Amino acid sequence: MTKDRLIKEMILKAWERASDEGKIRSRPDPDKVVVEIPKETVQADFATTVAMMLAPVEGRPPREIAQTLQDYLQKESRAILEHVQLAGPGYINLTLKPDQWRQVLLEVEAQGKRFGRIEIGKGQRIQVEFVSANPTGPLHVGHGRWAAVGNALANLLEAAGDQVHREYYNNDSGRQVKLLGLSVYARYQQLLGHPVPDPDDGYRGGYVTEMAQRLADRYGEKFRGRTADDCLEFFTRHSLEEMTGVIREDLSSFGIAFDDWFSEASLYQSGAVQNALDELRGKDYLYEKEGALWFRSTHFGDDKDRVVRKEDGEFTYLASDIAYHRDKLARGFDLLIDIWGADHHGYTARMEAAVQALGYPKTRLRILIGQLVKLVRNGQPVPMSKRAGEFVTLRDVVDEVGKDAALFFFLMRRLDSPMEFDLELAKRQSNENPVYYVQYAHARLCSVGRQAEEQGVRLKDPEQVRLELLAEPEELKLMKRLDFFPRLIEESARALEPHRLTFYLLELAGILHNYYFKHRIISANNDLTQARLLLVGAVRTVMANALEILGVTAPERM
RNA sequence: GCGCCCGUAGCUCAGUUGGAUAGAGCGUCUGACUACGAAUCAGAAGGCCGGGGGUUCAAAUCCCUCCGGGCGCACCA
Repeated sequence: MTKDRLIKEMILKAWERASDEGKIRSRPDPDKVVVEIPKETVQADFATTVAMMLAPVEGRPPREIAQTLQDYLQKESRAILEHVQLAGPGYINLTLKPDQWRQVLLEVEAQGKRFGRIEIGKGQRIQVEFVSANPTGPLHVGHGRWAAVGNALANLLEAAGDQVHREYYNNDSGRQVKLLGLSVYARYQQLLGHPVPDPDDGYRGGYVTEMAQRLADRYGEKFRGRTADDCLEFFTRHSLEEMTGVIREDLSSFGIAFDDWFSEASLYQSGAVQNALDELRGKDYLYEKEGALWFRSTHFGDDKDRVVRKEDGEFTYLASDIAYHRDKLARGFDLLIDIWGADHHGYTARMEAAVQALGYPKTRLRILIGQLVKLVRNGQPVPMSKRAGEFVTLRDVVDEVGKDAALFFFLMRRLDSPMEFDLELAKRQSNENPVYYVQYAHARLCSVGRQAEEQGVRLKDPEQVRLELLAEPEELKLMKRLDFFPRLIEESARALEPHRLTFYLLELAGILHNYYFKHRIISANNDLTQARLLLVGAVRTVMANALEILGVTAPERM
């Protein structure tokens, strides 16, 4: 149990006693007992605002209530609490005895890789869908953000005890894909000296030429001069397969893996699209107008109704997306999380409408909108357009600054904060990027471990270690942060905000470096050495655990 | 014009879901290696939390309004 929970229970108990004895009228209410960690300028481990919350109900000044609670707390919990103080408008500040904090070292030691994981058994089944880029070109930098965040979020939810399924929705159907095939087809003909104009709005990136060249190398003039009608399907299928492979590889070298790659085309083949529309029609959420088929999304709060089948008989993207989400919902997940770029946020209302139209509560789907990545080079904006072929790929960035640095960079910002990615800065900073600050701390501790081994220090059974020797302020600070880790997991998971872990890591690394600089870990005093090795070993474990959630490696040397 | 997001130190960003005197990194200035890794540490300077109203014991945080920026507003995806 983390210490803040312990504190909360103590407060509730004190409240109950006070209430039993008529000193406080209202009965204990866990929701009113907020335990927070005060700012560093406040000399206390925890603070609670319960007295201020109670003041209006009790009709008494908050300090008076705080005084009452303080009396009971001091009476009941003398063994655990160093002191209880009143402050400001009605805070109750609590400080634990140091040996309370030292317990966390034994917990980390015992739980190892599992420390921080919450096993309170909420165990929801959650599906996270992210990246899901069109297979019409390599991933660009912006996709890197969704990849990093989606992956870290999935890991985080797993650490919080949920069962997570990661999925990539491959839009391998529809107009854009055909356009890709047409672009490659045209380029192929051009390469073989047969002038075919590029399609309007076609894809023009260098990768289009490369794909065409490879086809020319492999199939020679087999398709030269043939009409698009005749062989477009071949070009489309081929470039689709190749691009999908490239994307998989880009993600894989970025350290991102999915449990499933879901094909949009398969929804048409299996009849799932038709079935989904039939269901909506049966519920009277579809109607025909002006030759098109419309989804009555306004019924669920959307601005206007949306077309699912166009006048020309083709289905829109929404049709297959409804079928896709219907499939996901039918798989029985407790929660679906979609991570989308801000350029798609206008789409959320109709998707939420679809979920409801299919008979599920709106809350079953949670769409996280990520603000776009603005790419700059030396402060100058870099245009990113897939069709113009003028963009920096995720692969370029990963090759340039490294996977860990790129991941960490993407995870240093809140998802809804617009983000500027300066390529020159990322390159130049590659050696002073914050990620190295954290990794260095980890590597340093590994080095200490090696050093201890070389010097023949034999580690005792943790239960035998004299923890009371850990009394330096920096040591207590470290232990307090370690104790916080499970709570961090819980709060970050609940808020769906993995970026909090990066800030935690930076803070923990900072305290560690400071400690390391001030105090020797291995010394002539064997008892002290044992205690300190246990401490830094725990720090190392927690760092590794947090880094693993982020998908960043925890190197033993660098 | 309408909708969503953002506006916090020179720059890039946090801010424990409404709490105490608002924080960090980079950059700038000053210092610390004959010891476990200096990819490190210590100190200094730097703020009308975009402006204005409101809600209450308490607002960077919630509501309204204006200003500025991003993204949407397709029978594209």
